[in-house]
Amino acid sequence: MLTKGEQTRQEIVERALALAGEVGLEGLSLGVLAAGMSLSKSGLFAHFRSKEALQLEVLQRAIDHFIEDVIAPALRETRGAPRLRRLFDLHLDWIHGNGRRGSCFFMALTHEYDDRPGPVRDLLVQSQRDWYDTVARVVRAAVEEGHLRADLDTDQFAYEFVGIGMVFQQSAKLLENPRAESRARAAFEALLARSRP
Amino acid sequence: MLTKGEQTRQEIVERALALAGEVGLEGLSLGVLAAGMSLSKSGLFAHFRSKEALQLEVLQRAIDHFIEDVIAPALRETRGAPRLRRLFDLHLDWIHGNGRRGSCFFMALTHEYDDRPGPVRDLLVQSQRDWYDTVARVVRAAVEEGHLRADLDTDQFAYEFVGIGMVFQQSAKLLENPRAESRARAAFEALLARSRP
DNA sequence: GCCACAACCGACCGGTCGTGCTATTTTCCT
DNA sequence: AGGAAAATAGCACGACCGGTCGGTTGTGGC
Repeated sequence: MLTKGEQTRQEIVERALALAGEVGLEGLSLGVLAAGMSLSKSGLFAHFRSKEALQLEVLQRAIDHFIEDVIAPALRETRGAPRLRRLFDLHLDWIHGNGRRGSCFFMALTHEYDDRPGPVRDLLVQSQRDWYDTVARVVRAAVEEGHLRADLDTDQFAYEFVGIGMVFQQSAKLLENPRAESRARAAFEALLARSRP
Repeated sequence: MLTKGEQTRQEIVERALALAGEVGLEGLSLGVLAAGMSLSKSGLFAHFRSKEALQLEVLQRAIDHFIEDVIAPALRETRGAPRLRRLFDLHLDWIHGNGRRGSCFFMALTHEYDDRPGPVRDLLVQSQRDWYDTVARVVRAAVEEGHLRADLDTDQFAYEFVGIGMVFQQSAKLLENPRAESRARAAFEALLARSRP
């Protein structure tokens, strides 16, 4: 069974994840976090021996959510082009739908930690590399299924795939461009078109 | 002539711009900034009546630099495809070369302010829309010169152009991928190829 | 029912933050 | 040279930061 403390701990991480979506991982404040729940700052702090430990758990939680909401459902789709399409759709959903306010966690952290070394950055880097690799692997499967060109550079495909997601986010969230999504889909279709046999 | 105070003010903004590249506009600290120069915190503060005023000036300065380093030199290139290529090259230089540490200022701010309303965000949004428009305008000129398809969706081109820059940044700066630049160029060449008559 | 321990509280630490207020120095114009 | 104006320093403020510590409360196993 779930012990009381463990349950509280989970709630803290979940709440911290939501808060970090608005202020970043570095901007997380133990005091604000504790006040948001009904907890004293020290009571909350006791669950993690440092702020960094909390940050790491929050990031890991975000990774878990991403796998659960984006990667896992895509992998249940038919291997090949359909799975690749589904991965792109879920990717867009994640970016745009994720909590309404605050954007894709990982892109925000990219700029928060690209010049801030440490364990948090290390975990972030690993997770992003895994993401590029996952996309490339799905693309490779589509090649093997004959849906895409045999000589396709799958890493290049993944690179451009990720880029479309990024510009979609800025265009949709910051610039509030109503055509952001249709442009992202058009870009993806063009990428697919030139990758076909 | 430049009055003493005005000169100091300029130096403050310039130094603040460098600092903000590492910690963001919100993370700017007047104390740290004043200590970095030889100035008291209050002496520095007196130049701007609020932190937000300083942030706005810093952002405007970044915009000026971007225009000076990227847009203006590109506009001196031959109209059409050459100018477009030059704009892309300068864009990559800006992202990668900009001070080594800290990445493209505007992308970092995108995530810092996409859920933080206020004058700083407003200025940022306007500058980014101007950037998309500038790219689209250069593309349109290339169409008129006959270098690109007459029925090309120039805004779509600009959208994908910006996206390539974004993934280049993450790939190069955060993930330290040595192939980041060649992948960005390959993506741009593919975009050009499918836009030609 | 008792005890050990996990969970939590509240006060507090040294430090930094942005921002006022009042002197004092420096610069500039006549 | 002198006096007005601009520039800067000194200082204090209230708020908040991450983190510590000793003590209190609640829970689970026996």
